[in-house]
Amino acid sequence: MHILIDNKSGTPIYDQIYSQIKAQIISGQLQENEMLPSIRGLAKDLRISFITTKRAYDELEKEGFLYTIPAKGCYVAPKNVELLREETLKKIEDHIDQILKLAASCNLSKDDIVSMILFAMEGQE
Amino acid sequence: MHILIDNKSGTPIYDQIYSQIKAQIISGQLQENEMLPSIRGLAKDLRISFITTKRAYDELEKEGFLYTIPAKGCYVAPKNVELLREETLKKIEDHIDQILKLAASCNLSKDDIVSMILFAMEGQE
DNA sequence: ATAACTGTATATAATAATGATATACAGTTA
DNA sequence: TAACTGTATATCATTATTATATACAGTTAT
Repeated sequence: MHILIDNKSGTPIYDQIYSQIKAQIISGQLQENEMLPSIRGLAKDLRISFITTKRAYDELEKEGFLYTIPAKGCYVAPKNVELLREETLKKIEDHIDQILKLAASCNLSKDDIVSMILFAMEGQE
Repeated sequence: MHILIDNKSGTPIYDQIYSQIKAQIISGQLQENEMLPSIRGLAKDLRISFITTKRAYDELEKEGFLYTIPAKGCYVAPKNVELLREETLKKIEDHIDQILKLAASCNLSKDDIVSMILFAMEGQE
């Protein structure tokens, strides 16, 4: 496991750990059911509190990227295509929300939006 | 002008003022170039500090919903429909591009996206 | 001119949210 | 039982948010 903490980056430590591990899981660099470094071990490496590594792991677990066996360790969760799909859908929904807000602010109708999207789709393919 | 402050709603006072005035401007209930209540007068009515009403007005001005003549008052901005619309459309298009990229990454069809949007629209209204 | 009104600018205070932590605990394993 | 796992609770510092007071400067009508 290779984690790099940039202290002068604005993003919090737990977030950097979270993102890097997540990326390694998604990319397959970390294999299914592979044991992750212990929260304490990793914390020691990074010279931070293990509470911070725990926070990163908690987040990853909440999103289904790892599972924990108490007193044993944390493991990479079997890859769940559905999970990735869910995440993507969530992002899309966020964009849609933004669009709807924008549309409301200048009184665009439903149809206007739908046709904008259809138009964009044709342009792409 | 009719503003209603709900103290036990979670949303901050300045935000409630901002939203309600904005809605009245967009709906046409407040007419172009109409003078808005002075920040002090409104504050007195609502029994809050005028700094709070000022904050709401500042936000509205930043977004182009009103203009201010110092020492005179605040007025409903002429609806610059064209400009606002162009800017908003550009933002919406950016979001659509993002959505299409995300959709492609998990093999979502056109129809899937359109129906997501329609669903979101229903949820909002 | 001056009283009564406009908006402005700067500084302050209370509260809430965020980020990171220590310490004490409980289960697992060699 | 020593050395390791993760857990739970409480704490602390920092930052962001919300609302405010006070002193200022321009406009307007008396």
